[in-house]
Amino acid sequence: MLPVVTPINERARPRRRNRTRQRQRLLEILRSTDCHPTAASLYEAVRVDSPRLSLGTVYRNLDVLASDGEIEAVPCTDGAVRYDGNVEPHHHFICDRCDEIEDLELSLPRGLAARLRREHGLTPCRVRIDFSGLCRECTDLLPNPT
Amino acid sequence: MLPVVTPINERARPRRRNRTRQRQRLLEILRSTDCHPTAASLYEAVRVDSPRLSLGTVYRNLDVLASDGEIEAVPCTDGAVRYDGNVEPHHHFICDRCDEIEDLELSLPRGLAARLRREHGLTPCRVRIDFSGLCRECTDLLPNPT
DNA sequence: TCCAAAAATAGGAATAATTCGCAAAAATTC
DNA sequence: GAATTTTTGCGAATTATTCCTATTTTTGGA
Ligand SMILES: [Mn+2]
Ligand SMILES: [Mn+2]
Ligand SMILES: [Zn+2]
Ligand SMILES: [Zn+2]
Repeated sequence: MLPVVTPINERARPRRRNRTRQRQRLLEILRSTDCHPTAASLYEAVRVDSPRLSLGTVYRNLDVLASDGEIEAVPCTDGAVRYDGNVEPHHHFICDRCDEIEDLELSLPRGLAARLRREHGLTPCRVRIDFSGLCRECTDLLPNPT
Repeated sequence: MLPVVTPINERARPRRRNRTRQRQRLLEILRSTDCHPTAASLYEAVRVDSPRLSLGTVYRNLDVLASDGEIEAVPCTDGAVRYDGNVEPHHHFICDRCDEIEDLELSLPRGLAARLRREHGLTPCRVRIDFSGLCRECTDLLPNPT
């Protein structure tokens, strides 16, 4: 049974949020790259300096950061979840071959949200456009571009 | 190590493809609804008539149907994978509260694919636009539309 | 600076979704 | 209908993620 009203992305929060080295490091890494790492690769990255880090903490903190709007979870076509330190509205190109995710600065389809509300009774709060196909590198690998 | 060229969605196929009751039933169900069921719910649905069906067979056949282009896998924001019997190009509205998926017949952003190729060197073969927010039903449940 | 309360952690167990391996069954071709 | 190939059911294995809990860390106030 679904709750009558579930404010989006809002789980029961603790009164305050402590500053922990683990959480800060994750955010730092995510902000310093334009890659879209997985939980596992973030785990590896942080463990170089802090080998005591546990994987559960990574998942917990990624959830926390995401519900605080500090990062964004990007569910990929192959079922994997990747994380994005760039919370500015933008879209993605996901390569079908190497699964790399590339940020796209593209203007949103104009007026689509308004049309959705007017014509469909839908209240969109986010639009995610994923283009998939072959990235530049993978395109170049193809022997015979038919 | 990635293979140099991986034709998209093409795995090693058997020489021929047999017609099996299990596979046909799955396709039948997916074509007869505009819902986007999960593997588990398809399993339940088929098992009403064929209790011997195994879950592995469901997953195997969904993969087969998807690589044959008969159905489409829809990875959702919550990490779940849903399946779509409608392979005509269309987009989705995914409700943040009830996770229902609604088909959207919306014209594609014009010229975006061409721009991607020209300006970014990307070769898109598919564009997926997921709108998320609240569906009509869930919008109506909100007590105070602020 | 020390304390008490709350929040977060490590580590491990538990879950859930999906995949794999294989002998038996079903489908197809001849 | 026999031979060949595909597919199935079943259970085990894998993977990603979540849950549990005792311990540690953080924090705001005395
Ligand atoms: Mn991004
Ligand atoms: Mn659909
Ligand atoms: Zn690529
Ligand atoms: Zn809804």
